[in-house]
Amino acid sequence: MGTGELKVPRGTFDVLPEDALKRRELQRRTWAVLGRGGYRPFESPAFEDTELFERGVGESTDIVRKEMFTFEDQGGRSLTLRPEGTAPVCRAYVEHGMHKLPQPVKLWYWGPFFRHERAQAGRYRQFSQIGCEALGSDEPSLDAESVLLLAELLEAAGVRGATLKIASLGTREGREAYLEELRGYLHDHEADLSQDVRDRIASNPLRAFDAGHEGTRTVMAGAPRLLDRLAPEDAEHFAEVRALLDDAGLAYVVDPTLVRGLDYYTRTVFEFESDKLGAQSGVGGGGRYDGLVEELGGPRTPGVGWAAGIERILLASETRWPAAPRPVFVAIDDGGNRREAFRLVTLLREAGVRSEMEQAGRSLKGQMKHASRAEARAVAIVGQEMHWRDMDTGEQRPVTGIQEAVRIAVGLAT
RNA sequence: GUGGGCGUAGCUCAGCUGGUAGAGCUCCUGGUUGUGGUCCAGGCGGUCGCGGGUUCGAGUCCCGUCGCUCACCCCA
Repeated sequence: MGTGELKVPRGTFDVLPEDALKRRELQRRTWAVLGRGGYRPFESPAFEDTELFERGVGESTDIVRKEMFTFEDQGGRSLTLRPEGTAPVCRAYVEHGMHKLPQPVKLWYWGPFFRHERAQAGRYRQFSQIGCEALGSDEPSLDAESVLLLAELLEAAGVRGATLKIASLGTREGREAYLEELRGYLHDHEADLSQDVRDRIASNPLRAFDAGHEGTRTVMAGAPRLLDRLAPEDAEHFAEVRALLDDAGLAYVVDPTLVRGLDYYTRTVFEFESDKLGAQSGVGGGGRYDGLVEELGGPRTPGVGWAAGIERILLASETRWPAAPRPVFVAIDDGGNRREAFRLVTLLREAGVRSEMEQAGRSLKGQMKHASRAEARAVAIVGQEMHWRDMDTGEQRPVTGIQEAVRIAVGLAT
């Protein structure tokens, strides 16, 4: 179409000015909400050693098995475009010795992530996430805080009516006995299960809970529930988190079948869903990952956090995002001096006035039309004489020179 | 990786049973009020995704291919 064959790669997109402004505003609100919670900004590289994700995210996950953009650098090292942000944060926690800082360490990030999947509504190969992580404490209040901050962020972003689902997966050790029981149950009903679920009975039996497959669903309806088998400490922890959410007045549904697709989750898991997104209904979700830092070679360190999809937030948002500020326009009439007009624009900008001038060879009428479309508040007409025209009232007044023109414009802005 | 829908001007789309390309919006020019937002006139802009086939003739039929999109899967 148009000039040629070059297009953005599949599953990626350009952010045009209109959307860029919304993103900017969303980031501003994110900064405010998470900053109030004591979270500080953090950035990590767009790619990392492949091993970080293999070990952190888990070999049995779809992400590691088939969705990573992995490549070799010129030194033969295997690198991977980051598919998620929690493992990198944990890597940084260990690398920079953050366990020596006052705990918990609270960080948030914003940026691009990459997963090689077929794109569809709300799902891209390069997408953006806001993430929030708190490491170094297993206090239930940290779980509750994390959930509440995501709820507050969604609220601030104009995402209304999202439903919150929560569950607990117990600890890794505490979960083992249950997993054995579940594997036994799955083997007993193997004939009715989907191939995919059968393949993962050994590696990741929990996955069976969120299968769409008809037969699998009926089998799972009668399956033993992890929530009913939690170790006493885990059950207590979960009850405490729920109590805190109740106190905060945040509505949620306990969903025993909620299973997240990453291996590192322990205890609390949660997810916000919106019905405005099509099939990919999750706007954001996360949970606790008490074993991850240790898995990556650090000290035994608990952690909780979440990630939310920026594109999905914007899709689900009902906010009327603020419009771009109105500029002032400098038009040139017959007999006008271009250099004088340019100088006026320069001075206006120095004085803090957003201003533009004629730069496309338009007629005066064309310039006025353009200024009108650009929603200019006022137009300076530089001809034999100089005038300021108020574009809302149509009122037009002569100006003695550039200095006075700047003074008037500065006055308009306030 | 699998399946459905779709690919005509920058954007949104029309084009009936094949006859040789249209509208609205945008953009530019002119008129209507010297100098806009209404209205009118005109102009710029298209290898009809690409390749092959059927036909005197294909945007319109057939095959292939690429792309977009939605869904499965999975997740943000």
